[in-house]
Amino acid sequence: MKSYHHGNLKKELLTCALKMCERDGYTKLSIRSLAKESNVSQTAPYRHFKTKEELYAAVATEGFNKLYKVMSKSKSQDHKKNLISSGKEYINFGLKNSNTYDLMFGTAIADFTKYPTLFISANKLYQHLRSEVANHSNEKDQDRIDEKSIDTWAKIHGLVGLLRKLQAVPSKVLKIPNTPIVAINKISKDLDGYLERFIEKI
Amino acid sequence: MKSYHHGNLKKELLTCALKMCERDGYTKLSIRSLAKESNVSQTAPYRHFKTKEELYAAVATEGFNKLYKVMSKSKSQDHKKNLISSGKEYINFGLKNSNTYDLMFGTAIADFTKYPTLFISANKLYQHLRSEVANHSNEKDQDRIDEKSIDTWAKIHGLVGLLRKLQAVPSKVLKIPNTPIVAINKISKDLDGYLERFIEKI
DNA sequence: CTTAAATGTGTGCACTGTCAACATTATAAT
DNA sequence: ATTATAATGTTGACAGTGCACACATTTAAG
Repeated sequence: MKSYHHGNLKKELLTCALKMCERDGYTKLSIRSLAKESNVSQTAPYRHFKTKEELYAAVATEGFNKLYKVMSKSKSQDHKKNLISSGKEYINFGLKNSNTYDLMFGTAIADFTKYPTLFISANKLYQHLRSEVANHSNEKDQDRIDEKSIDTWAKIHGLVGLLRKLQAVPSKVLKIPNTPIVAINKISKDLDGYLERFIEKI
Repeated sequence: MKSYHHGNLKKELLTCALKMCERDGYTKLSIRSLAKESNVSQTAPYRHFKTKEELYAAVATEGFNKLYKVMSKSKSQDHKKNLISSGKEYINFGLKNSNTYDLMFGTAIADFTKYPTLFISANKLYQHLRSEVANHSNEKDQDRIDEKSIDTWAKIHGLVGLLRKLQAVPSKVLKIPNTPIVAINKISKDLDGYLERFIEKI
């Protein structure tokens, strides 16, 4: 027997939204379908998320937290190992949670500073990346560390985007010569080697 | 007096779509609003674009062609100059035509090999980038050239994404220390210097 | 114990993508 | 030239969307 008031609807909506986002993509994640899947009336979610963008922001925040978690797993003394592990986890996350990843780094949320918790989660992730980059490189200059960190982030983010394109493409396309797809495929097949070279150039 | 048959509706729809995409963002670009703005009935566009994704693909194709054009402007003997010029043009395009850029590199078009003209345009752009990278570096190994090209692309693409985040943010956020935003802002203020260092590391 | 705030439902509006039925015109075959 | 056919246009409908509003029920504060 369900009571009029749910009790913990917000949390349930959020976990449901995360699930739906990954299952169908964030463009298919609608407030109404979310309500339906959570067995509440179609406008109930509005009591917890004022707009759809706010829902997006909540899902993205959860994504940043998850990503932070897997990226801070490796706590070796070997800084290089840590950085490589983080890189792998980042790529893995981007490929496995690609729809959430879109929300986190795409343009669905125009200005993420409007959502303080999201902003904080994203910053925390950056701080982590930055400290790993600082530890690995022997750089002391703070501006240079920032630049290297952004560099690293930009590059791996771009790589994830390209790897996802590769995933989306039918395999026969790989036979067409001189396309970026085959180039990305080569990298994909030797991702470890690529990451080694990547790290060295930081 | 307008006749029943428009005569050149497809082209007009496309240019109109490009305009609307840049003005309002691709998420706001609807087939119906496009029809209205082009003064035809709401389903007329369906005679030329079977689905919305096909419309997206057409806009994206136009984007790749435009980007190719500006990136192949510089034809100096100095290969480094060419590459830097291309980089600047790329960034500029990404920032000025950001909504079209989303369509070109985002996930709105899941598998772009479904649209041959789009695929070809994207490949042409890659070929251009690749030849510039090959000319600049003294690399002969084809696989290495591919890797460097993808590297370069990934990095500059990632950078564009971050610079756009910077654009979207209210300026007071720049005063919060230790955020990626301030790091990106530093790069943004010395983009020329950054690009110099960028190129050297290719 | 009353009253306000929080959280739920139902209804309605303007918009969307897409489809089917129909109208008009251009083009190709006879 | 006439006619069949394909191309291209319009109208109307359906289900789904974000969101605003009025209303119901429950919880919490005074």
